[in-house]
Amino acid sequence: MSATSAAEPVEPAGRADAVADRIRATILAGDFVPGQRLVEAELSDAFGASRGAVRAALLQLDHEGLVERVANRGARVRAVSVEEAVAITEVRMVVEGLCAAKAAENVTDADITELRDIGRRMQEAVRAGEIVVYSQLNTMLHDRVRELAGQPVATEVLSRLLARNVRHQFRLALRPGRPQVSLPEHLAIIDEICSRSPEGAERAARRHVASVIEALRDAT
Amino acid sequence: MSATSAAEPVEPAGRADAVADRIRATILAGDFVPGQRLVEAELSDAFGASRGAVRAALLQLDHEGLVERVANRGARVRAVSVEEAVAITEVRMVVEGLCAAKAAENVTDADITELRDIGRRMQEAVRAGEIVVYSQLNTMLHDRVRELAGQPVATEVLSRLLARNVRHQFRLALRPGRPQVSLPEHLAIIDEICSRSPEGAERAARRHVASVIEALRDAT
DNA sequence: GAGAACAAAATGGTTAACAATCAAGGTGCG
DNA sequence: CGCACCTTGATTGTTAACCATTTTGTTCTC
Repeated sequence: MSATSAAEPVEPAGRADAVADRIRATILAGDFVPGQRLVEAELSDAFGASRGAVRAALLQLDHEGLVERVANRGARVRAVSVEEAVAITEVRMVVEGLCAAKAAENVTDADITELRDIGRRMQEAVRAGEIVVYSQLNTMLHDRVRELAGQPVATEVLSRLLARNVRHQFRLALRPGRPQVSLPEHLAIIDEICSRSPEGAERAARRHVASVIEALRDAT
Repeated sequence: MSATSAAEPVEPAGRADAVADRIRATILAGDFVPGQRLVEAELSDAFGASRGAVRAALLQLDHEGLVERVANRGARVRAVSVEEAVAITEVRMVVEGLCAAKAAENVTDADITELRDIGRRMQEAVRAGEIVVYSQLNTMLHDRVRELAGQPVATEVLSRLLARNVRHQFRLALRPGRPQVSLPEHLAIIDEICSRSPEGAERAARRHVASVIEALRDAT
């Protein structure tokens, strides 16, 4: 039935983490659709793990925001409405702004050349129409900024927010014309960080994520 | 040995939630000190619950940020360093800023009279030196702002950040002279929200939390 | 004294059962 | 005919006993 390709004979997957990984992958692959019920017994059967492990996995995924658990009524794949995606991204906006500001404070000369290099490659990717490469550079840039910020709490919050939003984020990246909008915004963030201007970097980061919000709203 | 007062004969506490509540209370009461190991078997014994329940409770508390779980090494009460408290509060700063801004957008006339009333009572409390009352009004104000923001995601993030920081927050509130510093900041937030100025409200909220950060740093 | 083998403790995971809860569907009564 | 009530089935929540794995501390040897 479900997502398990017939060939692979249910690899070890002994641990709850592994089960969580597989459920997560199945959700992200779209094989579990939003709203779908996730019955412990079925998952336990499908993934060859005990109910306890499945339960732990569901707790973890609930904590990550990918599934929703109601008392005594089980877990279902969380359906993130556009409205909620906007709310998530609003929070993301201010936290990424913080990270950008702190990155501008901490950035070293070596980091600057690296960031500029990422920017150059982004330009090339957009010019060449290579969306996938651009998307990879995108996440690379955001990751690097977070790293430079040296703000573990912000990083943790962001990772959770992103996990909850992957689907919307994904659809957005594929929108035609989207790279042309976001590229200059990314370059602006890089510029401000490299000029070591915390305020400017925060503004640029917020402007960027604000444009993401707008695009989300238009998406419907 | 540990913190369990000898008298109480281990009341039911059947559910995992109940166990989590009791562990949380024990931590917040200071009877489990930061860094202390939380051994499943001991807790299970002390609270009269099964190991499974204790496990679930520890997972939940880990998710709340009160305990820290390392793979195969168990759970310990999370020790929040001043440095980490600062990081937490930095994130709090920008998210509370967002909430204040959105609150300024959504505020109704009725809300305005309510906010101003809270402000008036805060002034009275400070003048009368009633720290506890002021502290209650403080959380009431913050809660109300979050409510007005209509931003469930921000609320969720904030509640988790606060839970992780209770101890520092608590010590801070008792610092002599602290209310005199924070009162005008709170009043400024109220003013800006009531004038329906999102930018002003965000600035005021950030200024306030920034001053909390400074106080945290001084605390040592 | 340093390092390796070993033993104890604790977590992670499994199974099988049972209790509690919710959603439905059927029954009986007005 | 409609509505309240009860029964039933499915699923979650919890427990207990048990084993595997990992970590840690100790002891033994060189």
